[in-house]
Amino acid sequence: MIAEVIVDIAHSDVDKIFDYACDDRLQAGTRVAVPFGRGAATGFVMRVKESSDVPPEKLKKIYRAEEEEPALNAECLCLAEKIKNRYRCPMALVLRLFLPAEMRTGRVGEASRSFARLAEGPFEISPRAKQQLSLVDFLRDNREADTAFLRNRFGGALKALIDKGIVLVERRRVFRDPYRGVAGEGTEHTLTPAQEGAVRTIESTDKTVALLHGVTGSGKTEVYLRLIAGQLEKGKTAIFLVPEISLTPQMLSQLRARFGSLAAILHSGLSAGERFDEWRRLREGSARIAIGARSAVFAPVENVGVIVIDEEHDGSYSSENAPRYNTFDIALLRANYNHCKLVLGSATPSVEAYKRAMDGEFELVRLPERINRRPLPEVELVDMRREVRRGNPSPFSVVLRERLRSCLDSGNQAILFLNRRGYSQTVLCRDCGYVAKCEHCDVALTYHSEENCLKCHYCGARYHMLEGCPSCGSVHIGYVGTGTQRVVGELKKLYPSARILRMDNDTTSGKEGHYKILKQFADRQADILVGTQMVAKGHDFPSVTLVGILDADMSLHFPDYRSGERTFQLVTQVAGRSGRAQERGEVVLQTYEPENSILRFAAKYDYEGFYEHEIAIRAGMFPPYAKIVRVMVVGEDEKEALAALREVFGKLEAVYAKQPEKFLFFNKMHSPIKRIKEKFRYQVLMRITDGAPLREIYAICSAASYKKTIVYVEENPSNLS
DNA sequence: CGCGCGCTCGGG
DNA sequence: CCGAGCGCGCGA
Repeated sequence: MIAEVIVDIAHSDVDKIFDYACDDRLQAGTRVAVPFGRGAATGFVMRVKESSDVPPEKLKKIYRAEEEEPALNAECLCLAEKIKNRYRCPMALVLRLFLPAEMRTGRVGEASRSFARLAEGPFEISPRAKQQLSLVDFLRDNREADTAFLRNRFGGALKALIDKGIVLVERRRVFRDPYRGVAGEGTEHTLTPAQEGAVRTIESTDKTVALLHGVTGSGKTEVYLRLIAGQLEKGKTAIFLVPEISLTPQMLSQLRARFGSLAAILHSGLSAGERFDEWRRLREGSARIAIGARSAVFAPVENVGVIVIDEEHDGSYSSENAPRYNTFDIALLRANYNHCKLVLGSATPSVEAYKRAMDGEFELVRLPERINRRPLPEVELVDMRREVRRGNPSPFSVVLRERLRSCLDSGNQAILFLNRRGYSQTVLCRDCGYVAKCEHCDVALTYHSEENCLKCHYCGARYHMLEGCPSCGSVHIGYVGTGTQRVVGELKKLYPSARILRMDNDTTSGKEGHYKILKQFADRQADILVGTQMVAKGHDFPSVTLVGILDADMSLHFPDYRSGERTFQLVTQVAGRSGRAQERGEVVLQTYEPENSILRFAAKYDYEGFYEHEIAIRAGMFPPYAKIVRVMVVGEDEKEALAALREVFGKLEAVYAKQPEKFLFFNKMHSPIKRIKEKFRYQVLMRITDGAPLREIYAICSAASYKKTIVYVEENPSNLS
């Protein structure tokens, strides 16, 4: 027999089928070791066939299969073809998506442990050997136990009993379980009539995709869990995707408590061994729910009954390295393959998803009310221009200060949101206007008061704080734009007895960094939490009754077609942190532009109003009406990068020239940030309509190969820096 | 004339 | 990706 093999080398030069001789037991999807060039390589069997066009003297034999059962099933192979066809990247890169990284590197294998059990009696033990007697009793009660545990508990008695043949030991393969011993707290809730209705609608619609639009606190999660449980009962499997940041220990242990070992968790916080074993449990079918961030959309489950994408609008669903897939696209492929439902959930759906629902392509399901009909917190828009006119230069308006005072006095907690870390956005010379910039990037530096230094937020470089202006020698150095550190400083002055926690990239180092701060705040070890957008995500703090959004304009004026959408989402999400328990929450929204429509819609929780406003702005120009395609050309060597840009642009121009009517915009330019981490950045920016030759654009960029310059394509990029 | 490096090509 | 093969440039 002949195996068609893709070697696991991510390069377009070897991105083709190589035929090898194999025995007839080899199945498609198996990883194999093969002779390649003058050495060996691992590869994937894509297909097994009878004969080959390759001359027999060239044909070599596969060394061996890496596993008994194919690592990739039929669905994976089918999906891989489609993904490759869409993104035009090397097949090896696509196939890697379906495997845990540790499987490829081979650094992790199966784990095994020794288990002890009693031999068939009868046997005699001296009544004086107390430890041995109690060990035997223990094994009578438990049938078997881990030898490490027994040794720990009964000491030398174990060895003595093994030597006498009373206890038998057997070594067995085990799964490393990241959530072993999780306490059950995931009680099943009875659904409200609204939730029941949502479940029924989603289950009965003939549309593949359902968009569940539910306000914060409306109980979307319970709807997902019910849908998943329904499919499990039918013997099917499920995929539950959440944004990376939502994979908190509480959330995971809740799911684990609810579904037990049927749930497998795939995420970066696990050890290599744990991740590998969770993957294997899914592959073997002993686990049937895959839970994880975007990469879990590739989970090795078969016979999928439902796929859920929670917080559908979240930016983390787009991959940042090749292939730059969009999780929704992959999930839709899988839903079609498995003839199952794909459920998107959000309190603030992306404009794109909502339009598809409005157009009737997706089933729209609403949960317009919070559970128990608890009202959403009232949002007060505060005009910061008036504060300035009144002579208040602080980051807090008078209203916010009053609210904070009464919130603290009544023993409640507050969250202040500001999307900028550090002390001040930048430092500048008040006399000549000099701004400190990074040596490696084309960006201004941010002042950090704790370390008294300047940091680059793009490459992480640190610089000494300016003593004076390097340009004119003036000593009048000014701080422009408030960051979280400054907010904490000001708060300490205003409320000396309040306990304040800060949560931003600087305080959340390490894997559990986020979680630790959130837990401290939840345990009421602090009164005020100051943070960047990471405070926005769905944490439930019952004692929080006040949320302050210090500078809503910041994200509003981000130069990007999605700034309005993102601002609406951010404000809604942060506001949703307030008043989750008995007391009604309040939100103070500070802005220099209180008449701004986006903020007004956000303040009223008027998603539909926001949507109508936004879709009108985008009509004919931006997504979802047109697609923005950005080809990035990034390289350290400015000359080479420019040459690459010219070459790629030339090829793209030829594509453009064939059908100019499909392109609304087409031009090459500097990236808004010309240089990051020593690398020069150029781009070809396009706005294209349906039917534009996107595949060709991908093909041109994948074929581009330079020494030190990379070329890649972004579709509707979330950040245009 | 010899070899070193850079480019191109093949790998089944 | 990685190694093999080959061409041309330079030095004694």
